[in-house]
Amino acid sequence: MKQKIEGLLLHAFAALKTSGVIDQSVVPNIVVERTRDASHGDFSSNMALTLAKTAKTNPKQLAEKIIALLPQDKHIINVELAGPGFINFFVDRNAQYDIIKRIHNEGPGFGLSNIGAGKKVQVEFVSANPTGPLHVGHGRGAAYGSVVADLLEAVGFNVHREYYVNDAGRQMDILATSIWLRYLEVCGEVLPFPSNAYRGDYVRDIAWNIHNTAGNEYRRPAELIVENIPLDEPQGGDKETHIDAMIVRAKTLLGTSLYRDFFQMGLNTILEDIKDDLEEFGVDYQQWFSEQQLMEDGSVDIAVARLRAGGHLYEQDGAVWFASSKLGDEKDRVVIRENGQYTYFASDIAYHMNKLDRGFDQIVDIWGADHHGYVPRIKAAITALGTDEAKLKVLLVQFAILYRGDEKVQMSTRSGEFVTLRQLRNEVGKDAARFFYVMRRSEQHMDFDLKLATSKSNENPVFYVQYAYARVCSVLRQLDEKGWERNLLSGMDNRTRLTEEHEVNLVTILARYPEVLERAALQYEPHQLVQYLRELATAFHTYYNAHQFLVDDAQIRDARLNLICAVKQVLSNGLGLLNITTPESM
RNA sequence: GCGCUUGUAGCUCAACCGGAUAGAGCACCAGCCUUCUAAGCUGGGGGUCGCAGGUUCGAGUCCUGCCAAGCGCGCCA
Repeated sequence: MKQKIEGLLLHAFAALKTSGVIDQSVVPNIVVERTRDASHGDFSSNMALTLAKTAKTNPKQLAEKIIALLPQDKHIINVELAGPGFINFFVDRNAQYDIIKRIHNEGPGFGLSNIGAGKKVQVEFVSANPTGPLHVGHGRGAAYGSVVADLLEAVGFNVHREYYVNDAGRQMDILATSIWLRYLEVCGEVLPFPSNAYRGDYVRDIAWNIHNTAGNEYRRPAELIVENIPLDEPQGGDKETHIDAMIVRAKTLLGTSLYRDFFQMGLNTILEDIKDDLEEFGVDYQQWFSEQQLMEDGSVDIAVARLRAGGHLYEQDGAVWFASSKLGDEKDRVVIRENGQYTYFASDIAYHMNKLDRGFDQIVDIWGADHHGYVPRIKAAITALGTDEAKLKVLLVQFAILYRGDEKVQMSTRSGEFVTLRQLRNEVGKDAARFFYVMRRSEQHMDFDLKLATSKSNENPVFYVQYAYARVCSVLRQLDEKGWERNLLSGMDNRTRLTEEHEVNLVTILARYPEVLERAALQYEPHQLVQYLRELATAFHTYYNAHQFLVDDAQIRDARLNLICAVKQVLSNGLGLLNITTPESM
């Protein structure tokens, strides 16, 4: 309907041009919106207001001319000029009821579209370091990313979901060393645990497992380990140099091969845990991309060589710098350190080069908001690699600030004091967790009150939407119990008898669903879908309380059943996209 | 100090490329269960859209300045 009206306006616009009211060079900018107020009709356009200036007339006069030039359409029963120059369209109510039929025919496919035209989009999200279990901060990125991906797929994009595994680098060495030190404690060695090491219980668990299978094979005496190691911070030293020395000590005492065992055990155990966790959270990936792989197959070398060939690199103070400040970054960045090692940034350039080489039409990176300062340098790298940086869209997700009632929950991966995503899921369930996470705009700081989310009360909005679905199911069960049959065809034939205000309202809300999906997807805003589902549920609950569905008049009854089944279908489609269950009874 | 993000009802948040009277939920007050599940519904109070300018037919939305909060500003990842 919206497109139809846009077409009519476009027609009028062309006529305005030929009659000379508007200059030939003016580009049409036709905007048709659904009205907020029913007295403004069903659709509205501000075309006359926006064009008044270029047409050098006042908006009202222009609007009159446009209305006069509009072609007839059997579904448009009235066109009005209103306010400062709005053109309001009133649509034939009977035509609107067709949506009920359409929803029934299209079923789970209702709302899907092909705006994406099969374009390849890569969505990378979560990508947390495999140095510990996912915490509730990662949960928001996981929920948000997976829904963004699903929405894009729903509107016709070819979506590739990916997790970048940072399985190389210093953090992993700290993990491996942490595990080894815990293992030595299990063996009975007495030695201090570095303040900068990973302290979580999961580190101990991995150490225990290694000891169970390998016994004392990796045991080394404590004296050798602490010998000549620079002091840790609590003893007045520097925690970074201390932990780095411990890593080197672990490597020398164990040798490359045995050290590797700890590294791999840590990585494998934690990565498996993350994979299980995400799967149980309803988050799927097409690919887990390894940073190590990138280092080993020479991709980083190639990426750096390409930057060098493009004249984007220079040497200074013994390091190799990328001149990113010429491409919008605030300063230049090191890609190869003085010690000859690549920086994390270098492998990230290689990773993005790899993404570009795989031929995606659009790349979407979803990061925690604390990484926002990283955006300009990655964009600069993409430009330097010869690609339009608009190909990369970086979406930032603000951290959820955790509360228990009024008390703020402090979190730190290193100290091991954090609430894991798994704990959250166990406490509130997958559905509530997902719903909460995507309920807000992603850039919005979010307060996540564990007390509130864990209380299974009606304050939890997910129940409200699910309950609407369950109620429809309940009505259908009642229908059976009364021994009545639902006559689908009769219901369709009588759909125009749904003249109650609540019914008309519900029909227009249902008709909006495809538009909501499209906008939510193209703007990467899942919360729009959530808002919509809440609105639909409200309209349904209101209707439910105002009118009886299972009435004696079979024609009305069937028409109403068809309407609420359409509601059920749209709730199912929408909740399905959010990967939230639709219980038939609650 | 510089940069990014945010600032809307007591609290948590919406508001479609700038559109018509800024909307929900929670909390609060008053009502609705012999009728399809009361995890529901109806009504009510509650707002200088952080502050001050500007742009225009029109600004919560765009621009400038200021205030406040969060984050970032490594040869860490």
